[in-house]
Amino acid sequence: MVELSPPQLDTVFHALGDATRRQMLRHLAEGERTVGDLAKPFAMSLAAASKHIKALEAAGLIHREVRGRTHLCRLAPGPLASAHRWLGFYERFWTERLDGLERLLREEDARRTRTPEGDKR
Amino acid sequence: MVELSPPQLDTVFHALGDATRRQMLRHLAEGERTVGDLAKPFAMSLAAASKHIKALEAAGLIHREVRGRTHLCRLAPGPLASAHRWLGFYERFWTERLDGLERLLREEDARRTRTPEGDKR
DNA sequence: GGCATATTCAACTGCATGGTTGAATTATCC
DNA sequence: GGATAATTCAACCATGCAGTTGAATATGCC
Repeated sequence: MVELSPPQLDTVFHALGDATRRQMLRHLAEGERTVGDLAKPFAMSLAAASKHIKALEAAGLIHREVRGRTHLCRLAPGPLASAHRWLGFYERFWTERLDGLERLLREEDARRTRTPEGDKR
Repeated sequence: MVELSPPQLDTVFHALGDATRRQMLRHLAEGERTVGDLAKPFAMSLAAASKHIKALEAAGLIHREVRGRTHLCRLAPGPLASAHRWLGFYERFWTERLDGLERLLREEDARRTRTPEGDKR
């Protein structure tokens, strides 16, 4: 919901830049999971998985509720929404592809002339 | 457009996990830029900026065209679109927030019963 | 209390990353 | 050809990260 600051975006995108952590998010999308549950699918120590979970938590991507001796994790969609909206800024570049800007650039390419809309240098 | 493999998503999200590189993408959204143009706003050596640009290039986020002794960079929106769609999978979690699943989870929280839809463990 | 379970902490290792500087490369200009 | 400009390369350094193992901390169970 809220606009994330650059350092927050750093940690969110960094957390997403690891297949293990993305897989954990997928599992959490099916429902809440304990640390042990999240670690099970991976061929790594529990301590290593715990670190991944802490990375997700630090990024605000999951919340943890300590229930007795188990820690229950669930998805926290806010930062995902922010990252999604951050990428949405560039949506015009792939929706206008091949009819708008992109074609202009390619034509410019062919002509080998100087930069057309890159005037704001 | 195309679905990115996990290693590709790794490099894309990793590239996005740095404020300098995200800023470079913002500049490229305004039009094509040379390596020197992209480096100018930052208080770092050209060599360092060059490495950032190579990271963006490796992730497929930009394309480079060597024109004489200058290298012209432009945005390549494909991987951004893929990352956007990857995040889109979780959209239901922030759109259904506070009326659907999220409320169920919170109610479950209050009742302190065992996991409701987390049956696929 | 005593034992097993769930999770983290601490210390260590190997490797990647982001930065530096100085030299090398390639192209343009005169 | 020689000087200048744009960019990369190579070597190096500090830091951070992902993984390990072994000990520590709680909690639950009998």
